[in-house]
Amino acid sequence: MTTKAERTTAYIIETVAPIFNKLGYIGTSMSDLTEATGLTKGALYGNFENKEALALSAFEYNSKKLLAKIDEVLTGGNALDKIFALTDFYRNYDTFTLEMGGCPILNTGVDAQNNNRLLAAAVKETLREVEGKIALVLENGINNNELKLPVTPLQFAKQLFTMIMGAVSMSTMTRDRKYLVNTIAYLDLLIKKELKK
Amino acid sequence: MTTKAERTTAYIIETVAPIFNKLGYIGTSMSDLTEATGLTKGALYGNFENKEALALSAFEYNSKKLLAKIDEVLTGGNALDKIFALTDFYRNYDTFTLEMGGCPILNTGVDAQNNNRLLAAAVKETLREVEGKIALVLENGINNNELKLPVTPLQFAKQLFTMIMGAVSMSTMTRDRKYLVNTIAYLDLLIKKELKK
DNA sequence: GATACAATATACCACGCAGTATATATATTT
DNA sequence: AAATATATATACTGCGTGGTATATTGTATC
Repeated sequence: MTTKAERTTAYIIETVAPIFNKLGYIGTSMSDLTEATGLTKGALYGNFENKEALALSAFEYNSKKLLAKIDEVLTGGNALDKIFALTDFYRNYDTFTLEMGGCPILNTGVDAQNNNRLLAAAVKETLREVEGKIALVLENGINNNELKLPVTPLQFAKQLFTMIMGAVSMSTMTRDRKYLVNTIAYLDLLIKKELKK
Repeated sequence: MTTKAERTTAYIIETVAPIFNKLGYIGTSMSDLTEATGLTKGALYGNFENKEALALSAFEYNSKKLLAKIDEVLTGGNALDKIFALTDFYRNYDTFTLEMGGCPILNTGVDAQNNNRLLAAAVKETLREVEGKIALVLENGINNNELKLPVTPLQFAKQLFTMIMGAVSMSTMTRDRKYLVNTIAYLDLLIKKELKK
């Protein structure tokens, strides 16, 4: 069974995560967080050492949620099915990230770049993991003779994810989801042409 | 001849622009700016109404610099030459944006998204202009029978720029310029295949 | 070179910030 | 249920924030 403190800590994290994601590390004040949680500073500082630790936990929470979803999406079917499931997921990425206040990778990655080293490093690590997951699917697809590849699995994974992130950033900045839809449509064609045996 | 105040205003903007770009709107404090400029608050508030006006001028300064460079790059040669000149420019975009403290579109676009409406709107407008410039080149290329297009000029421009911004955001977040190099290499191939008659 | 005006510096304001020490309330254990 | 340990609330600190009123300096014009 979970102790009271553990539940409070979890509650704080999930309440605070979208706020940090939206407002950024410096843009988020402790009073934003007490207001949102309905708790006092005493409670927050009782469960987290300081603002930075809170922000880091918040990012890790969103990051894990995203990585778990990607794992889920990349399950079932052959390698090509998985890749198409991934593009399908990103076609509606805006609705998926709505409750977390936007794409945590992009938001935190850009925000923390010049403001917080720990957060910036955490984002880098998350990016590495995402690329790794995609590359693994491709590598297995090669080994099982399910697809062909013009470059190494990791290289293709990086290239694919870069284009996806382009769509994410453009749709974020313009608040226009067409960038997601159109880019994914293009990527689906690309995948069919380049990977399908 | 320029008045003293005009020169001071210009000096403030160009000094302050990279700071806002790096640290973001909220992340930048007025004392950051007095320190960097060597001027006092009196001077800053004598030349700008408030922090927001300063930040807006700073973004416009970077934005205009970028747009002017894009105009320059898109000059000379036929339509295809121009497009290749553009990709060539973005291959070294990291060094171009170094002195302004990173990509102003991405940094300000993400930072201002949930923190400052004016800045967010200014970024949107800049994006529209960039896309327009690229689309115009393509349209002229079509009219002069210099290239073919699988979709409308604006649509291709948007698609192209989305992928470029993917490379920009990935190289920004990871501090790895390979994302720029590799994405541009891919785009050059794509352009050859899709646009060359 | 004195006068008038514009531009910058100084000193200050109220407020919000992250963080803390301590008191109070709530769980957990006995 | 009592005693103990844990978790949260309260009240506060020092400091940095954006912004301003006023004094001072610099710059032209006569």
